[in-house]
Amino acid sequence: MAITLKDVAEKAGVSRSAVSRTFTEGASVSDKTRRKVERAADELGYQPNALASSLTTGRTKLIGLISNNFHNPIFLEVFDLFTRGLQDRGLRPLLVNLSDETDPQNSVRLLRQYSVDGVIVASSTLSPAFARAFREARMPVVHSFGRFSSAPEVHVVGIDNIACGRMAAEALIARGYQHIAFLGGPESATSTQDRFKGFMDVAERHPEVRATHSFASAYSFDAGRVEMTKQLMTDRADAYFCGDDVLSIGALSAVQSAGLSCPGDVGIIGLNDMEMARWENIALTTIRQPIPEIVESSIELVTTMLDDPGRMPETRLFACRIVERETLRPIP
Amino acid sequence: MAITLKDVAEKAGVSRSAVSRTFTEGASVSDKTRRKVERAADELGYQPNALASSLTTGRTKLIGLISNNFHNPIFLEVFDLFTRGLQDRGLRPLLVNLSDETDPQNSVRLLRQYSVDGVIVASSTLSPAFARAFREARMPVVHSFGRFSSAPEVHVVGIDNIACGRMAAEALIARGYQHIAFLGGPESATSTQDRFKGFMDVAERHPEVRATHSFASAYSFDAGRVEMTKQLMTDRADAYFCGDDVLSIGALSAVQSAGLSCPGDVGIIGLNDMEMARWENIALTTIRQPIPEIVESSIELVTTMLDDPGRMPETRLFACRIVERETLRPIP
DNA sequence: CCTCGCTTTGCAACCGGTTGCAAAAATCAT
DNA sequence: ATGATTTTTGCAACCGGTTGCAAAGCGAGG
Repeated sequence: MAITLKDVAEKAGVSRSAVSRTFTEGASVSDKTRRKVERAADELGYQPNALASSLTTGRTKLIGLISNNFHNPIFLEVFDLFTRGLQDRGLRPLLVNLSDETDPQNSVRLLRQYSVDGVIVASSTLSPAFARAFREARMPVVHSFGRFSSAPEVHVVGIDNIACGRMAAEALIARGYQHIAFLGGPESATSTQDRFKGFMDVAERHPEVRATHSFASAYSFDAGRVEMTKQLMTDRADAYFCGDDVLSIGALSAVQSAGLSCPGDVGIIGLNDMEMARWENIALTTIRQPIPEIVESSIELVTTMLDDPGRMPETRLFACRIVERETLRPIP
Repeated sequence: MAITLKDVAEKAGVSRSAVSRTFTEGASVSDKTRRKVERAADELGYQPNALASSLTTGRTKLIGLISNNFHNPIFLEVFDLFTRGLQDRGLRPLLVNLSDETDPQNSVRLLRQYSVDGVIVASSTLSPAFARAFREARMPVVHSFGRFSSAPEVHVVGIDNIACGRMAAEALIARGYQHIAFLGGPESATSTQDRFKGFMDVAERHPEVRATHSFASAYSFDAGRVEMTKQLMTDRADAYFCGDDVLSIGALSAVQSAGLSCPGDVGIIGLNDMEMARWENIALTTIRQPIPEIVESSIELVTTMLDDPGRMPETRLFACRIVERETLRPIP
């Protein structure tokens, strides 16, 4: 059915190798045969079969892009950046949705069957066991938005969540809040654990402020709203550092529903700076995570690993900064 | 490096064909050799190479999932459903981001190189030329969220946008609004054109109400906010049917910023019913598009086409319904 | 024990490409 | 024009599987 090398070779009156070579970068073909081949290929509408060539070259240019974050709007941005970035380098993302998968081995099997050249694990909530499993299967792997470690087992690109926790606490204290609180995501998420740690580190150094904490059941609007409602009815703090932006918006909604105002009665600072955070009817003060840089660096890292699979695991962290909007009162 | 058929065959003491057959559904192998092979395969950690087998079988189980909607939160839901649905059927989505691509032929080339078994075009804004190009290249293709046509050139699964436009106009009129308006997405989008048509059809049958219209520059928050701000300063209507939910939220934000209330001063109805629409601080009245059904049906359609490529193009439309929230006043 | 019919097995060709190698052709220096 | 060099070309083997075909193996029936 489809046009193959052979068809083109016959039409152009050359050998199959000649055709192959005109389509391979840096192979030795004379201009004359190249032209003959190109004409024949054009006329027949020939497209080389990337999968067949992968058999001998050992390269598929397929990159497994695996994630379980299909409910956090920030990840649409992440997917957009990843797919474009990969495409720009001639790589194709094979998307794997791990939302209800618990066994890393299944994903390893799947991606091995398709001989992906590399794997990007894009998730802040997925267990490190996944990235590790790929590494053990000898596939180049980068864990984007993963947990920082000084002795990393796999390549990790992301932010320093402990530092973010510190930054948030400092921001609240600098604004003169007396009772500050951490309203985290699920306690099992490493990102929550780290942000919590950083937050409390700073709080402890400031005995004059009171610091409390609680955890929402998920990084979601509903969980944020539920947890903040609970807070408002019991021991309301002056300002909250919420697990992430969606959680923050849920919390904000609870504050408004309770007839309170933000930042008048309650201050809120989020983390991520997703597009929605700057929408005027939300205007969330938040810690900006430099998503484009993280994605770009992840792609760059995975591509260099294609050539140097043995490369020592490294951690690349990007600085975050506070984006001032309207859910925190100004610094006095 | 990797374990191949041959390795397993040698270890099990059988021919390569025997190994191949134990891994092929419905092939003839005795229990005895099957057991031998399975044991050897297990010990070596063998995984059949799906790409190599695709060479002879002509099936890759790869489905091109192509879209340009990487900024509308509803599409995160769409990607979630598509990837899970495909995975559940043993198919792998090869994601293609068409955000800055204008030539369908490039995508056709790309997906041909990877011999995808089928293509799903998931976009409400992409020109029909894309889906058509795939069909002309003899690939099974389904255009999800595409435009309805009574004589379709390709398979289309989606909603009847004209009917939605009618439904919106009727809803506004039933609620007693005297001056109703259509605030569409970009005029070039087929979805906008159709919704506009339906809206105006109904308006014309009601000479007692005044109907005006305008178009935002994109299906985005900012475009909605800009266009609504313009409206408020010139010829403000009593209620608006906005192009989609993000546009509606932008419009809502403009109304609030202008010190007006919704639905008190201005009514708004959106379209899509994305997750955010039900968030309590948004509470958007909107027309619900049955995304899960559309996705499911699209996948079902593309899989049946794998077996019957010549199947006549058909259009599958799903009914929409109004979800009553708080941006439209109640029916008197 | 032999024959018949069915199942299982291995051989070898093939899928659509790539590539090392040696022969052929082109280029260069003399 | 000649020989030495360099470039281009085709052959054939290979990548990791699948599959048609014929031979081998098997159990049943006579």
